[in-house]
This record gives sequence, structure tokens and C-alpha cells, in this order.
Amino acid sequence: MKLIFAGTPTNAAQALKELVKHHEVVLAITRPDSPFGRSRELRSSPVAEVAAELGVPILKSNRFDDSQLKQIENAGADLAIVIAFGAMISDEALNVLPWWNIHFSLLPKWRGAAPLQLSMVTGEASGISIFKIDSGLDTGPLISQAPMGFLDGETAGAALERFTSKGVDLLLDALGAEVKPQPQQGEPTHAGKIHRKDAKLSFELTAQEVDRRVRAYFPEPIAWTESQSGELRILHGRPLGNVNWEKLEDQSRELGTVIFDSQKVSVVCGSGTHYELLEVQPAGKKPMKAADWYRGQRGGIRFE
RNA sequence: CGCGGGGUGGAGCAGUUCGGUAGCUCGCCGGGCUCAUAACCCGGAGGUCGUAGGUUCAAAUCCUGCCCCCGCAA
Repeated sequence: MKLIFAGTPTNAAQALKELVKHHEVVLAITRPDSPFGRSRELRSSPVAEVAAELGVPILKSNRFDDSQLKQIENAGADLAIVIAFGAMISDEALNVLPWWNIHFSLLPKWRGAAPLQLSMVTGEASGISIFKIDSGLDTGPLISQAPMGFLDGETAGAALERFTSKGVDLLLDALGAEVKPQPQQGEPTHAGKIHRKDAKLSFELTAQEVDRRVRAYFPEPIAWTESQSGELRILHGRPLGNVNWEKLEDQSRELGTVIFDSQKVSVVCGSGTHYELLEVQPAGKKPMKAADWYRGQRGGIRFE
């Protein structure tokens, strides 16, 4: 089958690599190069890089103009596959050929940019949906769905890779079968893009809830918190089991207090739980083991 | 020229304002205590203080150039 592929980040590039093994991809659409990093140098998207390697023609665009629509039409594809493209597909483009999207939640739950992260944070409706794109935001009729769970300690980044692989499998199955898109059913929820301010941790939450956020916000935008000594990213950690309060009776139980005991750096969280810090990164520093970070601190630390 | 933090023994930091030959918490090696230990005690190795040059009797500390790392913002 002749396919058009539309995507932008790393996992979309991964999907493209897998797709070309089974179908002819006649055009790769991705977002234009964007400034990146302190130097603000333009950088092409991972999909653009992979498409170039594979020799697939590339179209870089956010919003298609007439000539680009022609290019899409002239590609002669039967179907367009979208995965993490990062922009809406215009009605004009939808009229040229059918577009399918691979979405990482069980729609209609978590429509929007960060479905996998939100399902990880909430523990609800994690999975994969393949649907036919219509003019709304992730509102099109469903072609295929598969519930997916998260592995122990799995980050959103790792899950995304796993879900992508599974999602491509689902797509390949659907491409080989007779499909009848069915309208989405149920109460929709929205999963907008997660910004840095959303990733600031609150230690009023339980350690389990903190853990879900730390994992869901890795590797982007990364959970963080703040203390007397500045901002601190929490890269990895894990919720601890029972807390031996007697042993720690000389320590503060105030939420956010950092405790160093038996080589473990942990934070007092809500409902008497503790979250162990494993890898952290102070602003301006490299990532480091939590114990190393704590050794360099003077005096007790309490996260705000 | 977007804003900012940083490069000090293996790790994380202090010391730089007011120059005077390097400190803290760990790790490592050896020994001791202990049923045992991530606990405790004793001893030890290990540092061109990013780099090049300048000022000075004397520079991790002051001045200049360069290299490298990172956070924020986009």
C-alpha cells in the first residue's frame, strides 16, 4: 500500500522506520526546522532525519498551502498515517485522501497532545487508539483499540517507545483487514500539552502519586521542585514502602522535608508516605545520584 | 550578541568579596571493634584548583583570551 507518513519527534521517526519495512512510504510530512538550544540553531525533526536516511521525499510544513496540497495529492498515496505530527490536519488535506492517526490513550479519554502522560498520571485509560481523522481534535471514528498497561517504574519516554511499536503493529493489522470505523463512545477528557509549570511537584501528594508524575514527565518536561538551594529536577525515584517513624523520630515530618537515612535520600510526602530520590539535577549542574547531591548540601533541605 | 549557573584529589560541595601553597561530607586502600553492618574507631594513598598568558615576593583567589558542561527562555 502506498502511504504518506506525518510525524515529528523521535517516536514518530521510530514508527516510520518500522512502516517502511511493510509498505511503500511515498512522502514524509514533518514540521519545519525549529530553533533549538542555547545557540538557537535550526534543527530538523527526527522524522526529517530518518526520512532523509531512507530516501523518502520530505515535506516540511505546519499548515499546507496550495502547492503543498498538490504535492500531497500528487504523491498518489492510498492513505496517510499520522503519529505525533504536532499540528492539526486541515480540512482541505483531509479531502485529498483518508488520514489515520495513532493515538496513545483509549479514546475518547485523553484527547490532545499528551495522552500517554495523562493516563500515566491518572492511571486511567492507558492504551492505543487508531482512528480516522476528522476536523475535530482527536474526535474521529475508531478503527482499532488496545488497552496497554505500564511496566514497573516505566517512564513516559520508555512507554512511548513501547506503545509506538505496538501501535504500528496494530496499524499494520488494520491495514490488512476490512475496517469499519466506529464513532467514539463515552465521556471525553482532555490531555493538553504538559508545560514546565505543570511539572512542579507537590509533596502533599502521596509518594505513589509523586512517582507517577516523575515518570510521566520524563524525559519531557521533567518533574522539578525547589528548596533554599534552588531548583532541582527529579529525574528518577521510587515510592518507599513502610516508613519507620520511630527510627526517624528526630527528623521533621513536614511535607517536603528531605531525609537522609541508610544511604537513601527521601522526601516526606502526603499521608505518611516517603518518596526516594535516586537521580536529580540541580539547575546549572549535570544529573547526579541523589546521595551525591545531598552530600554537597549544607544543612537540612526542605522542598517548597 | 536572549537570561543565568558551573569547571577544586574517584563523587558531590566549601574556599574566590578582604591574595599567603587546599577544607567538608563520602568513596577507595590498610588495620581495629562487632554475630554482623550501609554503624563506630585508628592510619593511609590520591589534587597541573578547565586551559593559556599577565600582575605580584606570593594567585584556586586579581586582570585578559580561549575551551568545555548545564539550567531557564525560545
